Amino acid sequence: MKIESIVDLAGQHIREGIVTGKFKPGEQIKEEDISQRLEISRPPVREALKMLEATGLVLRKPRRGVFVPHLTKKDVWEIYTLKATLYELATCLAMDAISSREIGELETFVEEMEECVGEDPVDLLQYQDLHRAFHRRIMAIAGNTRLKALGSNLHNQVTPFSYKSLQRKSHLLSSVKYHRRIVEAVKKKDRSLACELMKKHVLNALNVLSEMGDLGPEMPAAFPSHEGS
Amino acid sequence: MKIESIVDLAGQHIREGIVTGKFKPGEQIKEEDISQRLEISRPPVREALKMLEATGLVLRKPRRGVFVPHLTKKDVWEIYTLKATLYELATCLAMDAISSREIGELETFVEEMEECVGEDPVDLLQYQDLHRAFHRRIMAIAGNTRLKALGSNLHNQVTPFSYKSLQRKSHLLSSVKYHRRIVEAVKKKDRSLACELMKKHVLNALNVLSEMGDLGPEMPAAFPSHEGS
DNA sequence: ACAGGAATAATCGTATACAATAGACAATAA
DNA sequence: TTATTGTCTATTGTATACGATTATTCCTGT
Repeated sequence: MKIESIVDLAGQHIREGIVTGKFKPGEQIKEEDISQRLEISRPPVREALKMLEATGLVLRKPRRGVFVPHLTKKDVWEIYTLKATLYELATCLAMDAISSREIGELETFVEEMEECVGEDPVDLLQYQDLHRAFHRRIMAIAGNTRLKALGSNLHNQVTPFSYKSLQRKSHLLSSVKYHRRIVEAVKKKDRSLACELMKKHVLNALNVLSEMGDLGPEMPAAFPSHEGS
Repeated sequence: MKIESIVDLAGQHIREGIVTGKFKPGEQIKEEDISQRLEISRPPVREALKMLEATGLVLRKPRRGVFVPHLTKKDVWEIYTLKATLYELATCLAMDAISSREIGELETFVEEMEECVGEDPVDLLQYQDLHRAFHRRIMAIAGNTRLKALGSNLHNQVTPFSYKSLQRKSHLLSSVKYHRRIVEAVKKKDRSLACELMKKHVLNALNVLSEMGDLGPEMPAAFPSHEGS
């Protein structure tokens, strides 16, 4: 991603901090800390935070500051539900436009994923990259820029959860299999199957997280979810 | 909507200006104009614009200013495609949670819509309000706050188009019928039918617009769509 | 008369400065 | 010892000011 203004720079910095887990849930993001670290002034930082707030990546408490949201079980459910539907839509749209060359690219991704999982120990960071690249490719083929942006946003919000779910070996293997089956369905031009598999793939991750019990509490006292827009 | 900070005030002001059509597509929104009109300073206006930019309601050209997007045919297609899918999802979710009392409320909305369309001349503004209330109600019942916010955003972006399509009498009547059929499906607990009808309802509006030829040009020279995120 | 360039005006981008609010801690009184 | 109140500090919210860039207009030269 290209950085034009220093607002984008600040936005990118904060976004990465949250997605990579350097900023932990519940943690306050102080404007002056960011501005000092990046050697810029506060206004650009404020604008970047306003942008991230609009996309749901940070939560603002009036006159208190902005915080990394402490996602409740319901928050995670909301995000994964949306993600499943939008990824399914992307698959449907992509099926109408995909070329044989692009199908080959997707299959290459899956092969790399299979290879990555075959290693011991498995490089989860590398797998995550491949996984993300696979879905980004489908989003690009779908040809709906807004859908792509929304999907990316949603994924950013649950990246730490996604990472956690992949730590369970059974789900990691299941994940690879899903992608293999999706590619096979795409190759066979079986549109409804591909869409269905994509949706199930996402919802499956949610189920795994639910079983692991690593979703936040039902309703944390310190950081209430969102009370309206 | 409750206004807490003056940033929200500015945001609400600009949003309404765009949705109601006071700010026309292609028009520049100058920071100083807004700040003078609202008797506030520029920074809060800038933050509000940054928020609206993140939600896609305004378009920023670096070092030029922010503009009301001049939606191309593809833009409208992207938004309606997303809207159809998200409204369909909302219907699915609502079917799992809806009470008989809420079904009654939805039916009341439809009756008011039917009554409104029966008048001569038809009060389109009133119909628009009823229409919006109907869908907001379903979104609320669905119980996914992020879905509701996204649906609201998308609708805001195409409100002028939606209004234009309703000016065609045949589509106005078709719109009412769709809502009646949706409510009937909900009453019968026919989930897949209700979802299918909702999706078709939205996509139907897109088709009507396409037939009317009132979608912007294919690719305007002055205001290119969006070139990346 | 037309085209190209320079200067000017207007608007965005960024920085600095000040005001207001909320939370924390301490002190005092019950 | 505990609860309540007042003060203090840290951080956000808002305003003013300056710099940079772009578009427009006017002037000059061909």
